[in-house]
This record gives sequence, structure tokens and C-alpha cells, in this order.
Amino acid sequence: MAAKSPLNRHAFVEAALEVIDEVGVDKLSMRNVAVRLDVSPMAVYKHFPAKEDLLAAALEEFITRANVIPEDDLQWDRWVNQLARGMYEALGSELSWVPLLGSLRLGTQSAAVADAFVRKLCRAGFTTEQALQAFFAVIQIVVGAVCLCASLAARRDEVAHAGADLSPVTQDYLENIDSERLRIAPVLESTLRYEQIDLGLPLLLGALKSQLAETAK
Amino acid sequence: MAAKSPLNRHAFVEAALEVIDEVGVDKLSMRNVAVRLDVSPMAVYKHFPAKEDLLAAALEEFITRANVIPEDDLQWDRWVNQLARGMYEALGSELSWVPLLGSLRLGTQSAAVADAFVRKLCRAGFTTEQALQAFFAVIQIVVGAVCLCASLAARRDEVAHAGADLSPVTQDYLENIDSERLRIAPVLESTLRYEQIDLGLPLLLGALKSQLAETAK
DNA sequence: ACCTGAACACCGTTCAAGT
DNA sequence: ACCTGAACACCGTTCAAGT
Repeated sequence: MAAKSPLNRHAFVEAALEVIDEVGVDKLSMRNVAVRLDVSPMAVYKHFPAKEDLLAAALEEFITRANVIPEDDLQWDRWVNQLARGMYEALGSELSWVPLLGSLRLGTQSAAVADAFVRKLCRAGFTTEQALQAFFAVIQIVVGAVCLCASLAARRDEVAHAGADLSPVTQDYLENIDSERLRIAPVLESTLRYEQIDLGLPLLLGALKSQLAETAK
Repeated sequence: MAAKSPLNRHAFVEAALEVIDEVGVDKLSMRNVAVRLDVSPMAVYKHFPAKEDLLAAALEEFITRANVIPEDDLQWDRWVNQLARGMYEALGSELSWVPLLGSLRLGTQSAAVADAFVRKLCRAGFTTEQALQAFFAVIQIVVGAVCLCASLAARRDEVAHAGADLSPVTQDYLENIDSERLRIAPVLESTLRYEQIDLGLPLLLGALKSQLAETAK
């Protein structure tokens, strides 16, 4: 191996993504990234002033690789649908990012996604302002859906009661609610079988279509 | 002070909330909670098997105190609107919870909110399934809006360029995007002045109204 | 320039021991 | 029962020093 060429930023980002892939974001440390590169833990600080900067760079690279921007030949509503699902799946496949979504800053790649979104919707007849608001609304749904998905997944990992037919969520719900309202339980159970993204996103897309019809008039 | 009565669970939750209020969720530790109660750090483990359990209990108490369930005499759409805004404001006032929203499990109080929501919408004419889906959609919007809000706030805390008229978000956007698309910048700037909750929530409420009209037919 | 070693001030958690 | 003290195996970060 070409052992001693000086390491660049990208090597650290690459190593960080590998560590995250193996043990999750929350267990990434400056030390284990360094160990993976066979380098002193403190070498990382020459390229990233703090752990947060390394994480932000890794998230940016993760978003780039997720490659969520759909082909341009789709109709706008299908385009938005596919973008949202792509983001949902990418984040869902690496749930350990989720706790950081609220605190990390996004960079170049996020701007590119925003830009593509606004151009797509403007060409479909939305105003720039509507398009940008729609973008934030879609991101909200995606981020929210991934968060809920993560917190439900955490529940499912809890020790499953032997022979229980109901999900842990429903079980807790039943423990915490008056017996008068038991009728909600089966509906809760079936609703939890949906992917979270299928709950908010269709409603949002419907609203955007009405808005477009309104604007076109 | 009645110093030596044995401490109960609630005393620890109370102390945890005080610590969080002062230094944020991310700096809460078993040790500083214990110090606040003038007790050995290890006493906490007699009541909570792990830090995560203490945090979950604290979040539950936080939600209870936020008291977000609106009065019942409001119309369903205003009721939903007020609930969502209440949750948004509560979480927004204590942004340090946000990074944990995806990973913490919710309990009794969350079930009570879900229950109130479903009952309210069912009485307005929604089916139980629609109501429950709407609940998850609303939660998605709230959680997503708070996450975005937090990540924009993190940006605003970065060193503000002297004399800059544009927000850090817009500045980064401009750095990362072709000059051809500069026209988006002013719209981005004005969109960022909205509260995040005002972007997704109105669209969602509009969609729910159409759905209700559909169902009533 | 780029990396190292040792150190500081913290963590969560375990475990045997106290009262 | 409830709490303590000491210890283990980690953290992020700083800083003077090496090459």
C-alpha cells in the first residue's frame, strides 16, 4: 500500500463514512476515524477544526452519493414524489444520521437539490415563491417522516413481548389510554404498517396540485 | 431543607429538566444531574437503568408541561392548527431537544395527544383511519419544521459577515450555485423570514379540508 | 507542513462495598 | 432499600514537541 502520501480531507471523509456505515453516527469518534487511517488521532484536527465539521462534511458526501435528484423527463408531481421518496429511503437506510438532522448544517449539495426543485416547479407553472415554499414543505415531510420512522424503529427493537400480536407502540398506547377508546387500536396497528412517507406526502402533493390549478386560473 | 428523605424518580426528572434548561440536552449527564441533587452520580442508576431512560422521562414531562392540547370548542381546522403551532413553539423554545426527536421513544403523554386528535377529527366527519393518518402527517410537519428551524438557527449563530445583508443560508446558496440562477436569492431570503411551520402546515390543512369535503359527499 | 504523545477535563456504566 | 467510591473504557480538544 502507498502508505505515507500525505492524507487529504477526502480521505478523512471517506474513513468517516466507513466508520458510520459500520457502527453508526453516534459511535463515530475522532479516534476511531484516525485508527482506520492508521494515523494519530490528532491528525484529524489538521483538516477539521472540530468533530462537527467532519460530520458535516460526511453528511454532505452522503447526500451527494444518495443521488436523489430524479430524471428531468418526469412530470413535476412524479418528480417531487420520487425526490421525496429518494431522500426518505436514503436517510432511512442510515437511520443513525437522524438524530443529527436538526443540528448539522447542510452545504453545496443541499443547495443543488433546492435549485433543481425550484426550477422544476417553476417550469410546471408555479411561481418561484410557491416553488420554494413547496421545497421547504417537502423537506419537512421527509425529515419528519424519517424522525418518526426512527422513533418507531427504536420501539420495535425493544424486547418483543413473546407471542404479542400488537406492535410495541400499540401496546403502550393501550396501557396509556382509557378503555373507552380501545376502538382506535386496530386502526393504529394498520396505520403503523404504512411507510411514514406515505402518510404526509400524498396529502402534500394533493395540496400542491390544487395550488397549481388555482394559480393557472 | 428536608435534605435526607429518599429521592424518587420525579426528583431526578425535575433535576434533569433544570439541567437541560440551563445547559441543553446535549450537555446533560448522569453526573451533573446527580450533583444538582447533591447525591452520588451513581444514585441515578437506581431509578433509571440508563441515561436514555432518564431522557425519555424528561421529554415526556416536557411534553406534559407544554400543554399543547387546545380547548375543545374550536373548529377542527383551527384546533389542529393550534395544536401544531403549540408543539412547534414548545420544541422551538427548547431547541436542544431536536437532535433527539428521532431517537427517543415517546410515552403516555404522546398517546394522550394522539387520542385527542383522533377524537376531534372523527367528530368533525373524518374516518378514524383518515384522522390517524392526518395525525402522523401533522406530527411529521411539526417535527420537520422544528428540525429545519434548528438547522437554520445553527447557521445564524455562525459568525455573521460584517455588513452582510443576506442570511448565512442565502450566502452559502449563492456560493454554491451557478450565477444564472441568482434570481432565486431574493425569494430565498424572504422565504426564510417565514416561520418554518407556516410553510408546510397551511398546505396540509388545505389538503385535509379537501379530503373532508370528498368524504362528506 | 503534517503528524505525534501526553495530558486535561470530561463521559456512561459496572461492581463491590457500605449503612 | 438506597446510596457510595473507585475503577474501566472510553470521549473531544489543547498544546508543546517532533520530522
